[in-house]
Amino acid sequence: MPSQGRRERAREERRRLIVQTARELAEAEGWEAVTTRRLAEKVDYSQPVLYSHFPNMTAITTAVALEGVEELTVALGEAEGLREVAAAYLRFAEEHPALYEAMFVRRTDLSFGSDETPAALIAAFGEIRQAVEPFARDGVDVETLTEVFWSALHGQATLNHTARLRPDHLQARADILVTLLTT
Amino acid sequence: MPSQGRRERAREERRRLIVQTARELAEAEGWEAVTTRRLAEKVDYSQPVLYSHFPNMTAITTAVALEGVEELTVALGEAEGLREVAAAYLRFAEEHPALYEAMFVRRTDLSFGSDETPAALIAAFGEIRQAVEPFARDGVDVETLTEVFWSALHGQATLNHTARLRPDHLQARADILVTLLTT
DNA sequence: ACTGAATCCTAGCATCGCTAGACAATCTAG
DNA sequence: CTAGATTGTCTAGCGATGCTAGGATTCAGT
Repeated sequence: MPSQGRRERAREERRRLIVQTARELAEAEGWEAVTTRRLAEKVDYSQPVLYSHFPNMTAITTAVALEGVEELTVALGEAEGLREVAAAYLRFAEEHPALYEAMFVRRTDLSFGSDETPAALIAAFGEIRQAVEPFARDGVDVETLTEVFWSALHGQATLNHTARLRPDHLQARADILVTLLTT
Repeated sequence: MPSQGRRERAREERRRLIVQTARELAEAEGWEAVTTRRLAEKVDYSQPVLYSHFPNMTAITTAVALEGVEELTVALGEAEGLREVAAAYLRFAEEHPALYEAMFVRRTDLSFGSDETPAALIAAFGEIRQAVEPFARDGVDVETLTEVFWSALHGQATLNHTARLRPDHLQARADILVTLLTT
């Protein structure tokens, strides 16, 4: 069945088109602009086509989020040491605000604590953990310390983005956080 | 004009009724359940009445958020020392998730960095700052350090709530954060 | 060429935030 | 005490939203 393969390939490609378009639309105009109608119009199909690929709208944002997690993992992997990891994390959140929002702020179908947690998500956490490990003191669990560090980064990322912290001092905040852990 | 006062009082009371009902509805069923229709039905008025008190729906959530900030300030004020402040903050977020979401996650009309920043918001930040101050090292700006600490708390609060961190270890994470600052 | 399956669209449902316009209640002035 | 103006409130409706049913169209295998 040669056409079987072609069909599946076409489906796969169209799925990617949908996800990518959703992402672009979100980064250009925010997630509230990503509606089924606008998205369908942009990919030049009707709305029901979206539903032949995804069960609902949030599944689309979940797909976008997953893409983001993979890219974040790469970005963190290229960073050396805790300071660079922190910088890379915050830079990623700042450069891709809509993506970051899908990953860690909006409600998605991404499972975090369970067996179905995507490998990409575990990998990203592993990158942070690796950077944190050398600074684990005495009897402190590395896993927990990593959660603390990640939470602190996440807090800065979200509060920065929603204009709840002073825009300057952005770098200073990152520095202080790293210093707290490393000294 | 005696009736003038009575009318205003009635208006004021109804406004409070709207805000309180919105808050209850949000805490009971989440903010997505707080629609103009459901809210109007609950307060036993028609939708346009809401708009005679608030310009739009987000203004209602802003009013709820402001209430929350005031209550948070009280809760933090009763806490002594950094450890208790952290505990009080995280407890507040956990016990009033919808309220917390309105305050620091959802988009509202609350202004954070400007001259129109509500006094309650400044007061809440001041409570945290007061607890952080004794632990400001060397040349570190207290204001910035407070932002770092608040961000870290906020990160834990939100990631806890959205089930992105291990539910046990909740206390351990708070402890580690405080220890990082105080040693 | 024919049949069955896969694909896609039009049209529509219930619900959303928000508003215009009509009606009723209340207050002010003579 | 009544006439007119003001205020309060509702019904009805607009343009959107996410999502789905049903029929038309295209394609695959025989």
